[in-house]
Formats: sequence, structure tokens, C-alpha cells
Amino acid sequence: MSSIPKTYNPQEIESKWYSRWMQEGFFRSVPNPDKKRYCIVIPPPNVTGVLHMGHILNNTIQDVLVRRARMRGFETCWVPGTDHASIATEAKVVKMLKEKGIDKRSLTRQEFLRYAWEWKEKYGGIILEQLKKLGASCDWERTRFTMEPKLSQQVLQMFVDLYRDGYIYRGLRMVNWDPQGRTALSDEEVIHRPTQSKLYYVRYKIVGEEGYIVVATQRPETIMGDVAVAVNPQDERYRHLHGKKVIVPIVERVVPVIADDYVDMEFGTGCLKITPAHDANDYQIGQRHQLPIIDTLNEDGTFNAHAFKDEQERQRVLQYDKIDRFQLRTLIAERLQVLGQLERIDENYVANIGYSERTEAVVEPRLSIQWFVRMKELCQPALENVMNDNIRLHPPKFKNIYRHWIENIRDWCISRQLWWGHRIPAWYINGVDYSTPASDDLIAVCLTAEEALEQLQQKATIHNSTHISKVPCPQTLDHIRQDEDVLDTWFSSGLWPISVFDGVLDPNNKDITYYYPTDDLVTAPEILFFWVMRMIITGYYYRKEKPFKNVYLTGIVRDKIGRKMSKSLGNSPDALELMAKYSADGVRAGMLFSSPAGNDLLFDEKLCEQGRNFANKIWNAFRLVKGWSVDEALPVSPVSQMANKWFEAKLQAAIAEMEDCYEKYRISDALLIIYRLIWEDFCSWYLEMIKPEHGKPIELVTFETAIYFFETLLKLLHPFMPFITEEIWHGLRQRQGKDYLIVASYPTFQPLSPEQKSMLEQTERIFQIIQQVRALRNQKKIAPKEALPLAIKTHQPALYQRFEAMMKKLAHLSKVVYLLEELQGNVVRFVVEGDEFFVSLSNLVDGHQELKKLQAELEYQQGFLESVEKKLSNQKFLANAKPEVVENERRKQADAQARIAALQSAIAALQQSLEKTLSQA
RNA sequence: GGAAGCUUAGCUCAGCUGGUUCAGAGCAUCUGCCUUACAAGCAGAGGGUCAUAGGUUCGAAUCCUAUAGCUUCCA
Repeated sequence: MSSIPKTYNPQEIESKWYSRWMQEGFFRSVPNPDKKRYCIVIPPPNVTGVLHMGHILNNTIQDVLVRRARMRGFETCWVPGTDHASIATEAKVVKMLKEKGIDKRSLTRQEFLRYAWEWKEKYGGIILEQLKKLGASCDWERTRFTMEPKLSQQVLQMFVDLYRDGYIYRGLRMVNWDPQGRTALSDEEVIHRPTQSKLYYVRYKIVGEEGYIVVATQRPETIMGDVAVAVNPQDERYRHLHGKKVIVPIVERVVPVIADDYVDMEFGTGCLKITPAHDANDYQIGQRHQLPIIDTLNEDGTFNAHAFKDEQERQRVLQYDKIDRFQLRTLIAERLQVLGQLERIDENYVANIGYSERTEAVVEPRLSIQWFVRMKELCQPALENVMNDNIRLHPPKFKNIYRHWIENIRDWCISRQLWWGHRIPAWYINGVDYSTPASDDLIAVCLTAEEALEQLQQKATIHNSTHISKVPCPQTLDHIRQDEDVLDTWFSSGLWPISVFDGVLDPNNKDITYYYPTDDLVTAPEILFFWVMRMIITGYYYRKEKPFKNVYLTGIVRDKIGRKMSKSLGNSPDALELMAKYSADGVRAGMLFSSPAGNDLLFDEKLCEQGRNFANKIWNAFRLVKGWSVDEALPVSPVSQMANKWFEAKLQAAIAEMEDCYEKYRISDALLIIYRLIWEDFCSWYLEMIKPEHGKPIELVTFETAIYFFETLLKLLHPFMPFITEEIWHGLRQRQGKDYLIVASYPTFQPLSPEQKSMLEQTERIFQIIQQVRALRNQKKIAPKEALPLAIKTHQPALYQRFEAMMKKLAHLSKVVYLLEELQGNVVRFVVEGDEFFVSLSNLVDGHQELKKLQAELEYQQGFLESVEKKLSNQKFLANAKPEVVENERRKQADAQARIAALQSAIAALQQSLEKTLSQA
């Protein structure tokens, strides 16, 4: 016993068991048709990632589900892996190169990719190693990476298939342009934030008359791209201008005044400048009025004077060439000021500005040719099967949001102007103008260059035979080229639950047919649309089947004052330090203590401390049990006998409750149940009941029962705190072979017998009595060592006699006697249910204080009775309420009456004795 | 600007289809205790008009309406 340290020391223990589990192959899963399977695919963390609190939460939940399934005998498979994360990784690599003094633009695609792969090999696996520290029981032999050859092949195949089926097209659209990343972004990658900005009021001269109109704009730097000024047709103020022309300042371009309903009369002056190349709405208006488009920006957000076809205009703006858009804004404002065309500046304007999720750059609306996925039709099964609960979201409140989003979906821009990613498998003929979608019949979409060459030769031949304008027919691979862009990362992630099992390459292979559809997906609500929906779409597209049955949405981890954890705020604790300080078990438990599904959780390090303390508590229970010596000859004491029966019932009830929680994905509640069962019921009650006197041995039967209980508790706790439970599992008994807790059979629930139910009810009453006596000791400052006599005024002594030994031990009573009369003298009374209890005290009792307490209790009970009787005397209640409800009220009435009678009797007796003492004085 | 959700003890939350599982849990607080498993602990105790105002009902934290505040999503 002395060999077991007083405090639990997790460091070596945790790494020891993790490597033992790995050695024994417990995480490994292969299809086994004789067993039901349970499967989760990990939401692949970015290769750039390091473990943060969100990962801990997310992966702990997955590990809980996986470990429980494994113990329940399922063929359990948790597939790990990482995501190549195009933009994030490319940005990281570019930054790393910059620090080395290398400019990305000086490298070829191949050279850049070599650096990127190097970087990935070096850092890409870090996060997986960190997950091992957390205890994640993934099948590491199945680790995948979204850009490894086999997965890339499947992603490209999907592109080809979708293209063939008409779901992918090339289109000229206003896209969200990230000038820093120099790439298009999908709508979801743009974050809108209200931003303090300025509103410039600019004068446009009217052609052919004196005066001007004033246009309010937030972006004066786009003025040079103006092709019209629009007013609302209803706007009386500007009716006279319809059909007139105005002069755009600086470029001095003459443009029409047009009328369009889109214009908000309330905003600014009611005049809107139209810049189709740089605003999505302006683009729409431009289309309606057949206006030209003048794109004044380069891809990096600098001004492009060479975009101006008109020689004079070009001369006027040449001085601004290559100037950054924000600097340009200032310059233009100054220039307008000098020209006397800046009427005023509204400094207190808050604009809703879009930022790139990855680079934080202000997003620039930009016209360009990109690849799109036609979403409407593809989405239908994804909507239906969530709405009809074929795929269940937990909590279900997300269904609404999900539907709203899908119903308003727009086509998905999937091309990204990056190098790190899956290069779009589209080929073009050199020397052909592809700047408009008109030339789409001269594009080949296929997996290899050879195939592309063949296709393009055919296409060129057909084209040349049907069109007047001829195109060159490619003869060799040198005459064609592949699209420079890569695919949006989510395009590949959408395939993840299929591609990890190579389901595109070989749709009938053993893995995919066995593991797909997977069971649960655990992820954050923020990527419900980005990712979850796309997996569902892809699942139905490729396999006519959902990718998973349940989606458990975790909350966002925030700091304790509710701010999102972020690197820039520095409010995120270091995950590894946390585990070093509180153990992986402690951190796992701490994370789950307050994380109901879908709710954000306010993380506080104290929760991890609580987890660590819990581990220590269990450890000490283990020390206690291990320290006992067993005497086989000893008969089982009455206390132990009752204790064993009681805890068995308690245990079964708790298992049932936990089952219920798991079914509802209330993981945090399940943990709280086992936490209280261990700490309160097992440690504070059960172990105290059976604990032999110091130095004395314990009966064999009780010892074995206690070990059995302990083992069952360890099983229930194992999914949450795998390390300490495995350690104690091996400490409790000598274990042979594969007798590990991680694969021990999970406890099943046996319905409580009527005796067990009444046992639980009765012990509640007994515990109340014990607590009353303990409280009394506290109040009266009676030493715990002093044994007290208890008298019970009751008509049902048998009820208490069964538990007499237990009460004596836990409340330290010298004796228990049963009465039918009030006990007089120096006693303290209390009432539990309908019975009265007396404790005789050697020191003086404050009768008046006792009286006050009893009277307060009486008052409460009378009020309670009154409310019950009010119901019972209400004819409408008796007529309308269900019979069992009425019956219940009658029972409440009877119970309350019994308590009141006991209280009144106690009060009367106390008053009598007080009067006696008074008259004696 | 459009939509959804939330508001219950000092803090974080549970309370399903209205009726002692109806006012709960954990943490925090307070009071005693170093009682030989555990001070990372033990034994007790206090604490809420269930955001506000109406309504439905025999009965409302629970259903309806309005108001306020917070949060999120979309534009």
C-alpha cells in the first residue's frame, strides 16, 4: 500500500498505456462481417494546424464515442488524417520563403511545390502526434492526407465526373477577390464586418448645363471605372436628369444618367455611381442597361492605367498606375478636393466590409472567369435527407439554419488561383482565346494530358469544320496546357468520407462497403455549410447514400469572458502545457464538464483542475481498496450486506441514465453522472459503509464485490478518462493477455427490480437522517468521536431496523431506540418524512432556536399542503386533470399531513418542556 | 436590411409533449474539520418572483403575444 503514491502521477502512466494499446493493435480495424461496425472519420485538421482547444473538444468527444463503441463490441474504426488546406498552407509557405528571402513569383510552380511538400513533411504531422497525447484511439494505419496521390486522383475524378454530368461549368462572374492571396474566394470564405469608414460626396458635372449632381461613395478610388450614374425612377429630385449625361471626375468620361429601381433614395444623396467591374450590384445594373465594363485594378489590388482603351483617359490616370487601392483612395480624395469636386466627407460612416477569412485582406469584387459547380439540383437530396432526419443533426436546432442556407444557395466558385492544391484537370489549346465562356467547346476535362491531347484534337477538328474562325489543331503535348488553378479545398474535403476508403477508385471495395455510411460525425457548427453539406451532397452524388447518420455539432470554445479563442488575442491556453499540468485525462474531463452539444463553452482552466482532482480522487479510492487485507473466514457484516445491495441498485440506475444521455448525444451529462456516481455514491457513501476499522481486515465477499463495482465504474469512465482507468484496471487484479480495459465489455443496463427501487427510496430517507445527525454535530460542535444515541418515534420501526447498522456506522450512533411517544429532556428533534427523531445531548440545547427551526419547517409544509388542497377542492381540476395527476395530488396531501402531524407533535412537546424549564426558573 | 435562437442561483448550464424527478446540477461562496484513502480532501449550510408586461388554462419556467437585452447566421 505504501508503494502507491498519495497523489496520482499521470506523466509516465499516460505514455505507457498509449504505446501498449498501440502495440496490442487495439486501434486497428479491418472489416469483419460477423460484427456490427462503428465508424467515424475525423474532421481532418489542417496540415498547418497545431492542437488548440477546439481540437481537444472535438477529438475528445470523438474518442469518447469511439471507445464506448469499441467496448460495446463493435468493429470500431476511427479514420484519422489531415487536410492540405490550400490557402492557409500556401500562405504559410509563402511566408516561410519570404523569411528566407525567396519571392514566390521568382519560382516555377514545380519549385514552389517542392518547398511546399518539404514543409508539409516537416510540420504536417505535428497535430496528429498531439492527438496521440490526448489519447485519441484512431486507427493510425489508415492515416490519410487529402493531397496524397490516391486521394488526389479521386478528387480529380470527381471533377471529371461532375463535369461530364453537367454540374461544372466555366463562367464569367463577379467573384470575391483576395488581392493578397491573389485568388478568388467562395462566398463562405468572406467574413463581413462593420468597419469604420468614410463616405465621400463627389460632384459630377452635368453636360450641357451649369451645376452638378452629388454622388456619395465609400470607394472614390473606383471612380475611374464609372460608366453611369443611377437614380431611382421614383425620385422627384432627379427626374429632370433622366437621359442627361454627366462627366466622371478625373478621367473626364461622359456617362449617362440612368434610372434603376435598385437605387436607394434614402442612402447618401440618392445618386449612385455605377462601376460594374468593382461592385456586384453595379455589375447587375450594368447588365440591365448594357453598360461597358472597365476593370481598373490589377490582381494584386493596384491600379491598372493600361485598362483604359481611350487614349485621353489613359493619359489622365497614368500617374496612378500600380498604386495600391487604399493609397489610391487617399490620392483620389485629395485630387477631388483640389479640383473642387469633393463636396464633403462623412467621417462617421460604418460600412459592412468583406474580409478574406484566410489573409484578412479586404475582399475586392472582381470579374473573372472561374469554375463553378451548379448547386441547385445537387443539393436536393442533401436538403431532403436532413429535413426528414435520415441524417440527424444534434442539436436539431441547426436544421432550420441548414434549410435556410440550402434554399438560398448559389453556384459554388471552386477555382483558386493557387499552386498548393488539386490542379484543375482542364486542358486548353495554346493560341486559342479562352477569355470568354464562348470557347468552352475547346476545353478538355480529363485526368491525363495524353487523353486531353486526343480530345482537343477532335474538338479542334469539329470546331474548324463548323466555324469560320479557325483554331490551331494541337499535334503534341507542347501545344496544349493545363489550367493553372487549383480546386477549393472544400471540394476535396467533401469527398473525405468516401475517399479515405478509396470509394471513387473502387466503389465496391471491402472497406467502403463495410464502413460507409459512417455513423457519427463530430464537428463545429461553423463548418456545417462549408463542409458537412458538401459531404452530404457528394455522398448522394457518388453512392446515393448519406455519408453519416448523425452529426454532432460542438460549440465554439471561448474564454471565460466569452471571447472566441484566437491567436491574436492570446487568450488560448497552450494545449500541450495544459495536458502536462493537468494530465490528458484531466483536460479531457475538464473540456467535457461544460459542453452541451451545440452550445459554446466558456473554457476555464479550473475545469481541467477539476478533472485532475477527480483523477486524484479515484486514485485514492484505489489506494484505499488496495490497502485492505482480506479475511476469508470473516462473516459479512449487516452494513456491508446492505451496502452491496444498495450500490448495485444505484449502479444500475446510473448506467440506465448514462445510456439515455448517450442516445441523446448528451456527452457532458453522461460524464457528470459517472462523476457523481464515483465521487458521491461510491467514495463518500459506499466505501465509507464497507470500510473496515483501521488496521482490521475486510470480508472476502465484500472485498470482491467492491472490486467488481470498481471495475464497472472504470468501464463506465474509461471513454472519458482512458489512462487512469486503464492503470487502475491493471492495478486491481493481475491481468493476462489481452485483458485490457480498453477492450473490456461495456456494462449493460439491467432494469431495476421493485425491491431495488424501494431500496433506493429507503436509503434516500436513511441518508437524510444521517445528514441531519451530522449537521447537528456541526451546529452543536460535538466531536466526531463522540457517539450519540438516536430515538425514533415511528409506527414502522422495521423500516429503520434494516438500516440500523448502517446508520450507526455513518452517523456514529451509540444506539437506536424506537418510541411511540415524544422524548422529553435535553434533546434535539428533527422530522424526516412522517417520523420524528431525537438526539439526546450532553451539552445544553437551545430550545428556542430548535422551536424556530421546527416552526419554519411547519409553516413551509402547511403552505405546501394548502396549495395541494386548493387543487383538490377545485371541481374544475378534478374534472379536467388526468386521474393519475389527481391521485398524485392525494398522495402529496397524505404525505404532507403526516409530516405536519409529526412536526406539530414535536413542537408541542418542545413547548411543554420549555414552559417547564421556565416555570422552574 | 432579412432570419433564427437565447434570457432560470455569483458563474456555466439542465429542465422533452403544461401538474413533487418543479424550482435542479456542477463550479464558486460561507461554517466546522490536517477524523491514518484523498486538504487536488472531509462534513455541513446559505443562495433564484425562472428577463419584463399581458394572455390562454382548474393549473405556466414550460403554450401564445408584445417589449427589452444578448448571440449567431444571411444580405
